[in-house]
Amino acid sequence: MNNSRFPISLHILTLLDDAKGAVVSSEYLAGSININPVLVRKEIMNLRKHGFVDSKEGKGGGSYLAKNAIDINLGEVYLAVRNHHLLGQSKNEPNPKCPIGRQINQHLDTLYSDAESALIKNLSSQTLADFTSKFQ
Amino acid sequence: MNNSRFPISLHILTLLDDAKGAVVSSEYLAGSININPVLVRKEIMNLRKHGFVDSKEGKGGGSYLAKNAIDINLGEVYLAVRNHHLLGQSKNEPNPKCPIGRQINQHLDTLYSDAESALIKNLSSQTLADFTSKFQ
DNA sequence: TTGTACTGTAACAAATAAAATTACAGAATG
DNA sequence: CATTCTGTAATTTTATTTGTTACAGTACAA
Repeated sequence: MNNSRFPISLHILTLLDDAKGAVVSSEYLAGSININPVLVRKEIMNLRKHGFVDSKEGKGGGSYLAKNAIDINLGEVYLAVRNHHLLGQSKNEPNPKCPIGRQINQHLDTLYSDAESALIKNLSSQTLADFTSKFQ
Repeated sequence: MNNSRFPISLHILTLLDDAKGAVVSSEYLAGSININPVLVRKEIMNLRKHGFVDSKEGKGGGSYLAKNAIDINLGEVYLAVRNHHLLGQSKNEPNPKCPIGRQINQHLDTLYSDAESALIKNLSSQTLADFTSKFQ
């Protein structure tokens, strides 16, 4: 159920912030996170698509933050990586002949978006810079 | 990543509330949710462990709410079924030789518990009775 | 007291999803 | 033009989730 894209992306962003603008290779990032470099590059592709990072190809290439860490909040990062419903969703369609089953998905949807809004609001109160400053 | 225990449990509780105290079989519940009865029984085992439902074995048996729907809030239900970290956790240990990797898990943990508290607070504002009342 | 309809639970199989690996084209550098 | 990177696809491996089968035990009711 659960994938680890959020912690991976945040780990990447933290390392890039720590690099203070220097270009960092996917191999180095993968080494700190302890995952495969190709997976890092896939996450970076997504982070780039959302404007958080930029990359430089070729020899001496790598990635770097595309905006100031103070202008990236963790709610945006969450939104950039989320793919599932936060509280899980059965892929099976409930029975449409059952009066409860027929309606439950729509009610779960509103429940989920309310709950997710509360989560995002909380995450948004913290910037990448706030997060990175905790490391010494 | 993502499992569907929360929607399944909430679906079960909704059906039981709707049954107004009558005993409901796992087969009936499974039919509405459109999943396997054994999976329903496993979820019920957990709901029973947390005091939300009770079951009656043998012929004519099944499950029923153990407390009033007004006394069950959705935050408690979430807590009863949660098993992973909300925002995902890489099972791989980050590199302990990296100053960021070495510390990131502890910082993610506090980030997660704050965010999860916000989510639970939101969910707790709604009772099972509130949720069920949306169905007509 | 026996058949029937349930739950409880374990063991296993199948399906799905996530992650790792391999491979290689293309870009930038010296 | 060799080297060191990224970008990306294809494939394999591994892990997780879900479904299935099986059967003992419990309660009811004829």
